Amino acid sequence: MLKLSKKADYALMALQHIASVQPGDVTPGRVVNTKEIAEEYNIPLELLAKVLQTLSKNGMIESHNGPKGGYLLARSARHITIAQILESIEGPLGLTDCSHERSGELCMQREHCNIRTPLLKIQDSIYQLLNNMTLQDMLSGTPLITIQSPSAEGVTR
Amino acid sequence: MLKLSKKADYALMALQHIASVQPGDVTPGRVVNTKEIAEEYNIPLELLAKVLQTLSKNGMIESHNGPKGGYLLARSARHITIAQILESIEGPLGLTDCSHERSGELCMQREHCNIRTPLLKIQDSIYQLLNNMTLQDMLSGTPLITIQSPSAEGVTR
DNA sequence: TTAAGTGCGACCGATACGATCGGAGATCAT
DNA sequence: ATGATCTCCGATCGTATCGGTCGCACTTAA
Repeated sequence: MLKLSKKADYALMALQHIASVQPGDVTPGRVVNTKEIAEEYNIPLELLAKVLQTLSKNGMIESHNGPKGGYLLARSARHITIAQILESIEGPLGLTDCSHERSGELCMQREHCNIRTPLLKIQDSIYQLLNNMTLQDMLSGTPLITIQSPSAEGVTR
Repeated sequence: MLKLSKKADYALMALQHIASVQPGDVTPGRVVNTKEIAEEYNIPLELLAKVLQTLSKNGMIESHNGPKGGYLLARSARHITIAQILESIEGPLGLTDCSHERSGELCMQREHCNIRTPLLKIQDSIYQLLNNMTLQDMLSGTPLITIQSPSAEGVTR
């Protein structure tokens, strides 16, 4: 439950690896190719290639063709959030279908839906969580994210 | 992405509905049967039945057989957390496979895995979020959950 | 020109989800 | 007490999404 897909896993691993060889924020660093990452982390080569392609298409990384080609971060690691990465691979993230329903399609339960509002709040909280954490935070290993729930105070659980 | 299953949706709706007809914490209230919930929220009857069965098996609700039978909350709404509900329907919740890996099965990437630690921290945060919110909070409509990320301070995003 | 590398599309197989059907047990009315 | 009705309960089936694979075209440095 709430498990993120293998492709998302691979995307995070790959980006973390690419970021780790980018010394500074501005320094171009060396490019890293698909094969290198696949062998390092035991990821199926072809699948990882697909993942990197979509990441490139969504502006997370830049691709360089030909020999000595490969990928490098499109922008600084501290400006790439976990939420952006996940949304690049899979669609927009949301607990419910109705969170991003376009006009015309509305769920059968919409009329008397009693969980829409609370779920949207939870969803926002999770999104904030993922959008406040960057690739840089994953590198430095000090995410240090805390959650405070006022409704928890004074209640015995 | 991160979307919870239809069964989980139905479980939340049903529990919210059952809780809404339980006046007090101790008052038994009236029992509510599957058909009533299914018609109210346009949920396929048979599928909802399955959901309620598993909820009953996991101690979330109590079942009463026969005519005038139905379901009622097994314990007070303020002692049923969203996390408990979701875990009853789908397995234990976790972003990664490795978060609850039993001995013997370990992922190929475990050796050089670079995202395990940060992901586990995110996972814990989400779990706290879901485990601090109760059915009662969904009823009263005042979840009021806030998230504070220290790493966000002083960084321009 | 050639080899190494990315980019891109179509294609399978498996897992799990949504949905359905028939049966067992309990309770109320007669 | 007995039947009929209403409810819960377990097993089963189709399908869609995801993980994974294959092949070829395009680009670029040597």
